[in-house]
Amino acid sequence: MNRITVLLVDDHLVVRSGLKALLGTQPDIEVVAEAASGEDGLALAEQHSPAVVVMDLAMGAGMDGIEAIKQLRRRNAKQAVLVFTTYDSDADIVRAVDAGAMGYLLKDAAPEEIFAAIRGAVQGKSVMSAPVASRLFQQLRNPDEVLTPREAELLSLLIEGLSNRELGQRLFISEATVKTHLAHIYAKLGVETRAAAIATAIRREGMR
Amino acid sequence: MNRITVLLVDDHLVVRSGLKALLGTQPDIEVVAEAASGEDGLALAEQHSPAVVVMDLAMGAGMDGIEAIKQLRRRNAKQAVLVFTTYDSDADIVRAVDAGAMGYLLKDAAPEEIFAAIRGAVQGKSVMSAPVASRLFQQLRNPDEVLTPREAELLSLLIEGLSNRELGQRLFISEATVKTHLAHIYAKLGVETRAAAIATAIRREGMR
DNA sequence: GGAGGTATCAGCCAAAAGGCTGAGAGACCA
DNA sequence: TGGTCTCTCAGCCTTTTGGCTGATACCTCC
Repeated sequence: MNRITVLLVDDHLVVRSGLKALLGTQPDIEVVAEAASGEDGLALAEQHSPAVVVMDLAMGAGMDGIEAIKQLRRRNAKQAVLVFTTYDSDADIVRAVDAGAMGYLLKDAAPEEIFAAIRGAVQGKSVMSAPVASRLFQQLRNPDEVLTPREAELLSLLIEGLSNRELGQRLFISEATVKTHLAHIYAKLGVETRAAAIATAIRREGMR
Repeated sequence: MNRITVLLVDDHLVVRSGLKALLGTQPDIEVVAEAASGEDGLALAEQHSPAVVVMDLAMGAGMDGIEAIKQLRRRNAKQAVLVFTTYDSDADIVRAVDAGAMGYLLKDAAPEEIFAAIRGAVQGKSVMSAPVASRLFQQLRNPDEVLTPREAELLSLLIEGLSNRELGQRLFISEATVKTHLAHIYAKLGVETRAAAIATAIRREGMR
């Protein structure tokens, strides 16, 4: 029986170490490489061609997880990417799925859940933690309130405290477009100002 | 030679698992128990009397790490507490030290740093990650950046997303006064806009 | 009793943000 | 092929915010 090869991408050594220890207990799963950054992750994915990439979203410096997933998808369609992160923010979920993630696990997930997600991923099954699933269901019930990927991306920069001009420069779009997106975001979040949007995003969306 | 007994308290299984794997490589350190919540941590600390408690601050539900540290100190337990967390927020650092923590490590710390912190802790030495130390030094060097009580009060309302007018109404002061306070807050936080102030307050000051 | 810190307020001006309407391009789908 | 969604952009106008300068009042501390 072929073992499932896995690449771990997480900037926290303890998390990589913990995942490795957990996955090491499973005879059919093998961690073939580890990376501490998105850049390293891409290089190692190319080098080892693992069946599954387990990826954190928040990486201290450099390329973040979402960008790394996009790059992976752009280069090679074979690897299934599992997001493995601390927060179940709506925006992150939307962006990760949009980027091409196969599953979305939270770091407090039970070991069996993690194993199942990895085994499912190689078979093309989407697996996600219960809180993540429930968020998605709620979004299905209220489709009007779902942020588009671009809006989510903008929101994630908004909560960094950037101005409209800075947002435009960062996303290579005009300030007018930024304002359009912001207006839509405000409507969906049910707020009127950017300050309230930031506050809401950080609390309700769990962003930070 | 006596081994240093350690209790792990972290709500993430992978982190506990990773720490255990890392610490297991050291002959003089032994993990004697693990807890996934502050409450369990207190109970296990009493039961096992470990030399060192490695504690996460953000625990999903129930008692958080700071409260658990306070409880431990209140029971005048002998254990040295090492904080082991993801964020180096000023407010968390101050609160943890105030609660009686012996050290403050970030989750991206190198293994040697973690080992050294545990060994130091049993000898009464304070050890902290470099970014944490630099934050503390910065606070000591720049007492000017400490918010006055009124400013802190205003900031706590600011991060709710209120406008200047609303802030004035809530605090029974004129909008002009609100603007004065805000200008001072921005200067102390090192930002230029309210959006950045909110973002900074929530991250660096740990407010929410 | 003066110095320094804190909290209060005013007015003026420039910049930023927000509300509104309209519109074109590309993707996707029935 | 036509409708819908998303992303993009523009112009116009009002409101809000931020920068600056200066002022009064209270408190504490030396």
